Amino acid sequence: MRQTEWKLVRALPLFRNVKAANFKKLMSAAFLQRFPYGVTLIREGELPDFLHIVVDGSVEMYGTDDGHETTIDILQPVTTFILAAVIRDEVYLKSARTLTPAQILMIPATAVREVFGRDATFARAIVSELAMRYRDLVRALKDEKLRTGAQRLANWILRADASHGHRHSVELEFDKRVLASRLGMTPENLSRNLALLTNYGVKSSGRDIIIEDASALKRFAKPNALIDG
Amino acid sequence: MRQTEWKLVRALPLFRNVKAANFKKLMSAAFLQRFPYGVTLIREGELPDFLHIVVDGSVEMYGTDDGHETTIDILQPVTTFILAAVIRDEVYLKSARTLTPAQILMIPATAVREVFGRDATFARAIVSELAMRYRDLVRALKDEKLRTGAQRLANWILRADASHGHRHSVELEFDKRVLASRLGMTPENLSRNLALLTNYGVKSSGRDIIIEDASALKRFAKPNALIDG
DNA sequence: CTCTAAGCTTGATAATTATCAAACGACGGA
DNA sequence: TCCGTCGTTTGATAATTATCAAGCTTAGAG
Repeated sequence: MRQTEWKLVRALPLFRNVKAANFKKLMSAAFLQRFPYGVTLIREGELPDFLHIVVDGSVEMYGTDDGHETTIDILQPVTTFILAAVIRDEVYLKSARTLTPAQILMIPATAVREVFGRDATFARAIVSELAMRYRDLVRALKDEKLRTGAQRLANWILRADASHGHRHSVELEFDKRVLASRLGMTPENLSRNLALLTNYGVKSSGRDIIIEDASALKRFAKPNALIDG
Repeated sequence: MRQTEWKLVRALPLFRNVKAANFKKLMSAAFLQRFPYGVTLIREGELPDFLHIVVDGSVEMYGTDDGHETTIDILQPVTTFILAAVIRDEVYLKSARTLTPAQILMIPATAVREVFGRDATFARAIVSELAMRYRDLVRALKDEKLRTGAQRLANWILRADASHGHRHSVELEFDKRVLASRLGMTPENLSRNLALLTNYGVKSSGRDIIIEDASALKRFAKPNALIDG
């Protein structure tokens, strides 16, 4: 593992304040692996062996039922995933696959559990991380149950733009059908909803989305701090 | 606080293995309070002062947006709630109100955080509890995004029946409109979906739901271990 | 015992979303 | 440069869900 990646991981809230010896212990047991586009990293129903961390590239978490599939989250660097399954040592509820070529750091679940027991700072960081993820899911569920598709899209655009520094322009890093699934709609309806948002100052072409009238978009989206936080 | 409630709380996975001194510390700072039906216990957007535990009665967790409201969970004894907000010391994302007269134990957030730092067993239990709640939410989100209303209802009936010991009969402990909101549908559609399930061996009258043909219901519901767990 | 209010059901209609089919367009390989 | 593939868009239609408006049922008040 190179210096750069080591530093990236070390800087994560999850590891930032862990004692050097314990961090070293975690890292010495870990693997950093490269995967091409479209590789399934984990499959729902299997038992966890490693805590995963997206170091580079992006990863889609998705769930299936009766032949249907839905995207639950899209992870960008640097983010851990399947923490809850590792902690409880229970089967994955979600699958994961790469949306781009990606680098994934994998820390053996046993090492995570061991350091958790020894290092109170790490334990606290794990709880904090999990609690944050829990809250993200509450927001996602409220988004899904309380809003129409067009509203979810409008708010997603506003959030994505905010996370990129309010440049009034968002570039998708994955296919539109993935965004559609993340937003709980079909690709066809994403297309129609994007067309609808033209009326509220949103232009899109290919993978670029441009906000030409942020206040009109906001009036339509009605963002809510307790959902879009 | 009476012996009975003390024992109930002590038996929770969250407290079961905590050292006696630390449990006492938590409890000595706690309040056990009775509330009538329909009382709002917490409001989304406010900051948490107490970890709450439903000791008796039932409690609805719900979220709102733009005048709409949706039930996120219905809690039965004995369950903690708003753990994630307490841990992160951030505003509630959900509101809570009693669905019946209820007894609620409230432990000051500061005490929870303090004992967490001192008692590794408690820390581990908190993480485990949070991870379980996280997984419950993943299931709820998959349920909502991957299934139709009728399927959600069918699977809900199967789960409720299973949690009452497979008697092929479920009694609602709250109004149907609450169940409708929990299932992400209007009361009108819950009514229609219940009527539809008549074709699959489900009879309902008032607050009683009877499963007359479990295998027919299962064929329709297609329960999934990774959603209905 | 009757009345009333609240919750539930039913019907009609509208909005939203999904599905199926076909056409379009951008990109990479021959 | 042309072709084929794949993702996207557009159109038509069906399914699902929400909304609005009555009626119905039932439990509690008087």
